[in-house]
Amino acid sequence: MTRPSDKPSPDPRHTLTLRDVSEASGVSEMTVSRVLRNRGDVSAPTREKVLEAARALGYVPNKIAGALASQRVNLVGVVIPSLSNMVFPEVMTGISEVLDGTGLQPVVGVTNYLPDREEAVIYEMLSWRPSGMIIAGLEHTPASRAMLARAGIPIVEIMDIDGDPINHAVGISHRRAGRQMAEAIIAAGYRKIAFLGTQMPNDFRAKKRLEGFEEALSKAGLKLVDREFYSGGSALLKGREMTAAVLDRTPDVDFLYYSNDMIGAGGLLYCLAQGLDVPGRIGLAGFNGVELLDGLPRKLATMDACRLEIGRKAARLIAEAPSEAQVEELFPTLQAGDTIRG
Amino acid sequence: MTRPSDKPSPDPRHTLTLRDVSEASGVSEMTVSRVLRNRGDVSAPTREKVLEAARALGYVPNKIAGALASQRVNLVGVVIPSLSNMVFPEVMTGISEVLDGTGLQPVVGVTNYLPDREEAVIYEMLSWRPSGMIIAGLEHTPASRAMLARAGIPIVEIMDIDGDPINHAVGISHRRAGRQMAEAIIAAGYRKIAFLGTQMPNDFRAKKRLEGFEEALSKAGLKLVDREFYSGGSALLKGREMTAAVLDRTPDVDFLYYSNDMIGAGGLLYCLAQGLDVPGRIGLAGFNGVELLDGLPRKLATMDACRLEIGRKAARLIAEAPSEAQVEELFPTLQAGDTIRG
DNA sequence: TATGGTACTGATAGCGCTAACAGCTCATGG
DNA sequence: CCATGAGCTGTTAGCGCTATCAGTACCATA
Repeated sequence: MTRPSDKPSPDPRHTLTLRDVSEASGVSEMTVSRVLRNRGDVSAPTREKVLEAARALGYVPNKIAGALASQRVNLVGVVIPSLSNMVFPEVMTGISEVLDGTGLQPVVGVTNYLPDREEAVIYEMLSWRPSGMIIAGLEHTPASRAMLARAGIPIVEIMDIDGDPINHAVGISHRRAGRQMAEAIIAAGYRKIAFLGTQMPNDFRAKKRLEGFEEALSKAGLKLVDREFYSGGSALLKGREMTAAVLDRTPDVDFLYYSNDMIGAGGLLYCLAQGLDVPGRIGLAGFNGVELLDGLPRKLATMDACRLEIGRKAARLIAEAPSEAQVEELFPTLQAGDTIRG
Repeated sequence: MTRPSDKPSPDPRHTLTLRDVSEASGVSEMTVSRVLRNRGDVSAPTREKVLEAARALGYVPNKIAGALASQRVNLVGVVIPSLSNMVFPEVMTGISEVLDGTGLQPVVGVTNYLPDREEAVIYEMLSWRPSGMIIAGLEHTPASRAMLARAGIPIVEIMDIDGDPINHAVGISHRRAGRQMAEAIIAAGYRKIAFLGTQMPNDFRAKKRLEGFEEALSKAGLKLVDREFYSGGSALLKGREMTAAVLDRTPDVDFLYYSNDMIGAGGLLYCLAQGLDVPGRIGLAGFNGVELLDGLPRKLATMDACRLEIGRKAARLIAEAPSEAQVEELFPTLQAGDTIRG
């Protein structure tokens, strides 16, 4: 499947440099540099000449050289565990939204919830000397923490505030979120409560939600009547399967708390298909407040994680670089939907 | 919400350079450089000394300087329209999978389906002199094409092959995919067929699918009995709404072809909730083969877009940089699911 | 012993750009 | 008439690293 083929570039010789533009337009490299960056005064005719020459040649500046010379890099590293669960893309949206107005540019790195991978990603990113770093979570390897702490740039840890930030932090308390959901469930009169979640030792936020959840249960003299974990595969499908398993194993269960909305949605579809009375016979709740839920036949109870706002605030911290370390706590709201009675 | 605050770094003075490591370990900068890059011969004791000094100091190399000096950058630009529709994250997975073994690193840029934005992203990326570029689609502004063509690096346009690639291309024929789906639908005996899709003038691939689809219809003497477009919002919800609208407006419609699985899933849920006989009274089909569908009560007919494989092949082209321009066509398989009768 | 190689280390010269400063020209005002 | 400064342009000196070449020491071979 090969085409006759022209090489990628009809390059006369080397790749273009400032010198080429400077020669083509008859001014010094410095003047070209000034024009191309809109910095300092350049007369209108000169500016025109330069711009035209640059355009004609198809010159693209070399930021590597520029960054080295100016000691300035307009990049912001963003380190997240995954792109495929709908929550981080929304955080990215918030970040881009704010950064767009500042000349800064996000660069994403994905860790797949692996601490060593995270360390490698952080190292790699720092080696490009970014203007700031945004990182999901508060749990990192000691080496990661050390690198970040001494990078001399603003660091924002996002999503979570239950812990000890390196520098800035923006997020919600997942422990509190879990507790709050448990309280709402108990208040609605449910007593036989099960938890269904991901089998991910490094999803600290899900873990904290569960901790908070159990804490509130035990304060009410209750404990989980069942729990079920999964890993990999289609979350929606897993939600169905896990729900089936729990209902089978613990037939008198009356509430299912899911660690995320996707498996919750699967569970909801399953319960409805089984003809179970939701929320009368059994209640359901998820976490995240993903948009997807709007399209379901019944609205799953959930808590939004303030993702957009977290992204925005984190980006703002990078852009403004306050000298004082800030911790911004956001407060998710419980959306009862149609799957908690009352 | 301000903490007592330590500044981000307890920096003694400047940020570390090779010179610091070289002084701390008593060898030349060059030797340190060799150790840190595993290049050339360095005696074991020297290597140890250097590594220890680097670790103790917390040295992180400056890739900017390194890249400038060596004229080599281990970055691959990846330009995609969106992160939020599940298809590109999977392409990214394929890319990372292959790149991981090569020392190359993907850098993602998002265009939101805006050609001007794409041009800006490409310019920005090229200014970092990456080792290659992977770009979704074959439609770009003339300036974009020109920049890419003369960048002198491997360029891979992905997803689509119905057009004229700049250099390499890996993808499927969306026109053919649309045609194929139409043929299957007609063969199953459906005759009153409607299309439901996104209102996005720059989603050329969806447009090509529709073109192929209509082409096959008209070859069978048919034409669409209705069409409905949406933009923004929860795709699942929009799917429900659009489906309701079409069923309302064109009650005798017997097939709904959706431009993506997400709205298709919404439509399916709606039809089931209405108690419609699927696929007897009405058939449905989407496009993409997203994992999500596995969790639905009934399996939506779809065609997978070979996303993982596209990512892999694109990355391989970048890594191997064949001098001949390659066009690799992949062939999606039709998954009839439970929503086309027959 | 001369010769050549191998293993290792260092000195030098940039990579392509920008910060900082040094000019030059011309208008203004004392 | 010169002093002053604004407006514009050029010169110089790196930014922190790596390619390249030039050693030095030591061993093996002829």
